[in-house]
Amino acid sequence: MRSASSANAQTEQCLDLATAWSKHGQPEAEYPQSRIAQSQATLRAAILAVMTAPESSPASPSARHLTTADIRRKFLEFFQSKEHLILPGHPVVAPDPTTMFTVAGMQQFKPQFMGAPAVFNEGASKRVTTAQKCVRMDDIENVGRTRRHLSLFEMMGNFSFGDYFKRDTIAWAWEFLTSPEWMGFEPERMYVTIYVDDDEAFRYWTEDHGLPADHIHRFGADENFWPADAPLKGPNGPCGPCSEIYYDRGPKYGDDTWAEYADTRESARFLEVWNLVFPEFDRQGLDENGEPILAPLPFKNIDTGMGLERVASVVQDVPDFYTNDIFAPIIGKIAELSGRPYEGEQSVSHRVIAEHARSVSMVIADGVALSNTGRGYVVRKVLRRASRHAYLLGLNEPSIYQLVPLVVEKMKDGYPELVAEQERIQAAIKAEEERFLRTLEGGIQRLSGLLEDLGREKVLSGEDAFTLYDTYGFPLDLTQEIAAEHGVEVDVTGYELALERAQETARAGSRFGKSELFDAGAEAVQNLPQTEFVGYDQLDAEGDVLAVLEGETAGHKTVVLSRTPFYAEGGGEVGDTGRLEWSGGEGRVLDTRRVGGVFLHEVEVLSGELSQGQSVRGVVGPERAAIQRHHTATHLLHAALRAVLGSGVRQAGSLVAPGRLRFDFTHTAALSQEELAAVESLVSRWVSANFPVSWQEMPIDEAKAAGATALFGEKYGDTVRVVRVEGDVDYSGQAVSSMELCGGAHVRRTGDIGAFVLLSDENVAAGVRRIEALAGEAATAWVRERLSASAKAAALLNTSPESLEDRIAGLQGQLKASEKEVANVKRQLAEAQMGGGGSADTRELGGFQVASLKLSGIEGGELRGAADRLLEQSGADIVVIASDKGLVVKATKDAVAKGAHAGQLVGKLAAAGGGKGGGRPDMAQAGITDAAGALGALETAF
RNA sequence: GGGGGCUUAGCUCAGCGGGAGAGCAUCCGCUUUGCAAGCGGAGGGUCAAGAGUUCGAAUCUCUUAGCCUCCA
Repeated sequence: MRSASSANAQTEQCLDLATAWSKHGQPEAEYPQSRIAQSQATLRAAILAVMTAPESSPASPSARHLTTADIRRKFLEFFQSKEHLILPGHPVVAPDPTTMFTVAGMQQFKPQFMGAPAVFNEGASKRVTTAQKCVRMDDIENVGRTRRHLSLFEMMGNFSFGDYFKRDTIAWAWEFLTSPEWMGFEPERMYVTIYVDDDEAFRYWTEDHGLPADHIHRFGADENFWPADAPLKGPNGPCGPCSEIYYDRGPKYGDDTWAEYADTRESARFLEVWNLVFPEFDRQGLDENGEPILAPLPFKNIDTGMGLERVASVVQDVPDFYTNDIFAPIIGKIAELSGRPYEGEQSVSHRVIAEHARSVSMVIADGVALSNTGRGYVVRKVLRRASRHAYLLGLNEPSIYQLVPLVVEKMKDGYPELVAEQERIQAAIKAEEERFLRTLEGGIQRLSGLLEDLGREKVLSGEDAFTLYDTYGFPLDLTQEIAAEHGVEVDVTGYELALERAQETARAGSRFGKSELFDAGAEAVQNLPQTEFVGYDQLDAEGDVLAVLEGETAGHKTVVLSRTPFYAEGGGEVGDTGRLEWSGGEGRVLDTRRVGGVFLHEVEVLSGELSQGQSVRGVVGPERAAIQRHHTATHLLHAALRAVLGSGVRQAGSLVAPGRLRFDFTHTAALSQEELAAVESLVSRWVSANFPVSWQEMPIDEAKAAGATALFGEKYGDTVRVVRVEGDVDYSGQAVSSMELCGGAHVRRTGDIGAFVLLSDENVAAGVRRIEALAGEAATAWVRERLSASAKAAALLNTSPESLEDRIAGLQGQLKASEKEVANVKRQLAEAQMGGGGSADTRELGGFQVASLKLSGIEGGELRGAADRLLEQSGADIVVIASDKGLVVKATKDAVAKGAHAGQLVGKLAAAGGGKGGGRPDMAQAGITDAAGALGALETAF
């Protein structure tokens, strides 16, 4: 618990660096116009400087011509020269479930900060350095509107796991920033903040580096402590002071002074570029006087974060991130595509599009698929915000995807994986842009309908505006803009009320749905030892009963054994079933689940008693063999999909059961028949080649280094099991190479799978497809069933299965022709009975000429047709046609005008004819059973 | 996980208890030596699937599926 919460606080601390300018609740000022003109000029100068790159520019530090990529590289090189191990940053998909995305440089090192050995794929080292892409998408409304909110930013970090401490990290930060060999910042422009009583840091800054005392400011625990306010408020655990480094960008960025900054903590001139955190205490609560107890930590860590974009803006002397070497060209491209220059109010849109295009590309590259839920939804929202701004710039065709090559070009130095993913990123963004533009179009149509209905009212209700947003995805600001064009205002207060209400119901709704049923059992099981699982090799094993609990359904028991051959549900594979035997009794195992490392067997006791301490024999049932076939088949399917569709395929979930397998994976388009056939035959070939399947346990780092496929968002322990299928098919050259982290049960050789058949490919979410398939007996049984079904169908139609298609098409044609003919015949029958209208009985009733006619064997539609013809032929005002199935009354327009009402008439007649009915004044019908009775009531009905 | 909406002709959609429609597209005539031509006509539908309510359901209710959308 302690580790998670303090880690979380750490995370927030790092985020604060990125948003320091707004952390005190003061929203940042909107973009000042004068600064934009200035920034354009500076932008050109910066780009020019980058391109011509003189060895040393007189007006600036020697580092001024560095690109962002240069700075990133130099940072890593610098710390490598200080004996740090360069590690790759973690994907933006968070390494732990406490956050949705990776939000801090240290996040992947939480285990090391908690004492785990500092051993990585790249080697063992207590000093590491990384470039970490961090994603923060929960507060995107400010991105583009302010100087330096970004939804994706890069944290350069150097970390010590119980190695060097405060003095070294201060010295290195100073050297990297001020040495002309590295960043070359002028020392007289450097300022730092320290924790109020951190005299040690003060000494290092002043004595080691000659920083004047008036360039150092002391802040309290709210500002210069990690986690913020930890001494008084907790949490307990590792904590410590921190020191932030600022750079004075000079009076052209504002007239404020450092003293003013210390007071208001708001400044455009003084830019925080680096935060050094010194966790040196173990908080152990408060003493009797309410003072915090801060014991020294046995080993001290260092955790730092240098904001790459911030340092780059200092180095390049640009007023904000958007004029740096990464964003400037992207913004230029947006101006080019839209034909709208980067100036004035609309420049917000350029910034939003550029920033979001970069962050969304990076996130998609790390395997996040745009979707309607969770992480995928957050990314989609960000992309839609960009799309909306593109629309505001007059881009009403997909265009953001065209920025991707630029993003890749600018970022690939630090993140080479982008290159291989470029096409996939573009496809995903383009598809989403198309969808959004369709949504906008529909919304515009709907909105203009609403505006028309408004008439002379000048306010569109908040309800309507909210429905547009909530149901049709049409954003409020566009609603306002279009309404304004019609001189209509939008009731924003009403909109916000409706939004709040909707959020409330969504929250309330999602609170349920957790299975609380099982929690009681989980507690009882918590203190039991881990179950020894032997089921990979043995299907029959002895164990002792450690606990017997009430089962999930009445009469069943939940049994915990010391040792078991039963596999517990996990990794998509269902739990094992089978038998338990003991002296004096036996039971059926219906399901096996696990809580942590404790296996729970759901048992139906057939005879005898089960009690704690008893020795029992577990025998796994025959379903296991079928499960193993399906599980290995799933791995082959995964490999085949990647072979046929490309490496864009990533597993997104799976189910392995004795009777079938289901595999979800990321892919944007439906699979063609050819692709399905290719995948199926590839798997079949690998099956018949009878490759060996092997598995072994190894440290997770080793497995990842070997290239084993791990699942996104899945948590693995230190030791993992790797299942491998490798081999080459002699006659086709189609090699299989499958290596997955997997705890499931598998067959020994691929040949054991037997048969393999793909059943279906369907869409489960945007960008995710699902394949169902069968292996072994389930597959052959399915094929047999299909064959016999088509044989039976063919027999019914007196044809062969091969010509079923033609035969059915032929019959359909015949059926349609027959239906038409029947309709014709019925019409003729009605006409014959009408005898050209002559057989109708016409009389005057209630001032109308009323023609009535009794037909037999005619119903519904034909009665109406007959009534039409009778109305024409007889020249009557009202016609009544009845059969023993129905009744139709029609009246001419004139008759209706004079007060005739077919609907009322039919009600009375139907009642007399044993039925009910109704209709319009000019036409009405009823279902009746007695035609004579209905017609007999004609006189009295008027 | 929860809320809202949609599904009708090849396409875009209207209709929302009482005869399945429009525009575009297709085909056939006529007119016209021309740019999205004009006029007349025809073909094309399991109104997503299933159950229910009703004398009667595209229309109301429920279930299911697919899609869109907002939220967690």
